[in-house]
Amino acid sequence: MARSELTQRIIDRLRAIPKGTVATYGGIAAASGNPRGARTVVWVLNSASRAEALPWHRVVNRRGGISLSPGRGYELQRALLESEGVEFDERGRIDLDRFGWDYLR
DNA sequence: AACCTGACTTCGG
DNA sequence: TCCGAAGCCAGGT
Repeated sequence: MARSELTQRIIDRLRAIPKGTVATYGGIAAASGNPRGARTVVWVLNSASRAEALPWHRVVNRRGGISLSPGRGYELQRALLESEGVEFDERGRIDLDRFGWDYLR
């Protein structure tokens, strides 16, 4: 299966997210060339996170929250992030100013 | 080619 | 800040 240019770039960006930091779906998409490709990032995570050994747990939504619902990955993702030092507030959200990786700089 | 699926995002109320 | 509607994207059917 030939991967689109956007898909390949997204994979490269995902691999570059440093341990202990998080990136947003839209941020990864923007840094990969298409600011509106957030949903493509989701697609990539669902179709190649295992085969490409991607750090899928380091991707959160724009509000710094985990998008996976409880019972379908939320607990695991949160545990993995906390084990890397990422902190969650009482509302279950991450302060992107502290842990968000600014891959654009 | 039309239609559907997602771990999304922005906008308006 | 919360909610729904609408927009967007690649790949699969």
